Amino acid sequence: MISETIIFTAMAGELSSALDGRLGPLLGRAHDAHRRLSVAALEPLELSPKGYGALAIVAADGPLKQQRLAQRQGVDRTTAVAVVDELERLGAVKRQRHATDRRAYALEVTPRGRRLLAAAEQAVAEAEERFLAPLTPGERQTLRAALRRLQGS
Amino acid sequence: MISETIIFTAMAGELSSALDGRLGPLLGRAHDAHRRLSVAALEPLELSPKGYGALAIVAADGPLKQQRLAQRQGVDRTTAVAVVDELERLGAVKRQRHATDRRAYALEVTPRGRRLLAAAEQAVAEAEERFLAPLTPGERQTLRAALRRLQGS
DNA sequence: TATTGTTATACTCTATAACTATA
DNA sequence: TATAGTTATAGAGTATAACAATA
Repeated sequence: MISETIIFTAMAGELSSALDGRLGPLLGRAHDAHRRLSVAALEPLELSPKGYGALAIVAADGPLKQQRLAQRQGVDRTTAVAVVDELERLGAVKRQRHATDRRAYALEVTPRGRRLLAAAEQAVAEAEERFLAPLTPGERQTLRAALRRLQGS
Repeated sequence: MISETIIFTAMAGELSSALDGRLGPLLGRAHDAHRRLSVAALEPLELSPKGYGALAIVAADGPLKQQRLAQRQGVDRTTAVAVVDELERLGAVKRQRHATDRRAYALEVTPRGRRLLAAAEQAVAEAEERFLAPLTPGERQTLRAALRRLQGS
């Protein structure tokens, strides 16, 4: 169990203040901290962060080819193999055959996958709540908005 | 040379909208994009992002032991070896012997290191300007403030 | 015995290359 | 010839374990 106060580093007090204002370390530490909390939150569900993302995509966009999933997640198609393996092992998605192309799959979320996704959403939301605790609702919104605008959406 | 419009992914249009609102991917992509720009900006100076950070720490906090540097950068002491190697090769820091502990170094920035640091600051600032282009000055400030508050400073 | 710097090693993550079966 | 999925392999990045020198 990780203490609430040690989200960002093992001992934040040791870190140099020389990097405090720099955007790179700020983004990196924030991402790492969020990732650690997400990994811990998803672990009881035997779901990796990448598996969680892939499940959300299949649930939203499926049925779709495995290669399409990889593109939409921004990873290589070889990386998608292990991710879909993970989801299939959990019974969250099915590798059904594509209707007209026998080389491809038609990935589909299962009812169990939908339940798992809902549980994962909740677990991550709770972890995110702790992550965002230092910010007011307004600040959280502006943070999200800024990050979204940085990627042009 | 990387096109200005392809900062975030090779083809952002391919990415699923299912992950758009999620904080994990937002932070991850922002960090990756910033990192890519920083790497490109520092490359002409033969400086890695990690070397850049270490140089800034030595310049601000030095002289200090190699292990202290590692702690203040948040990396293992074995990782610091290669980073200091890089800075020493560039003539940016000197591995002087510690006055009272002959096991340890007293890392110090050189005049050349200070000039390199200044050049690196400027190069990264220019890259950051492109990174932050979609945001107004006010939004940039609130983004920085939010990220800083997330790490408790 | 503990600590500093170092090296060798292993582990994680991800991509590239090569294979197969289809198209 | 090209593409979908797979496997084997390699590379980057970083940590753990073990070592010599020193405390």
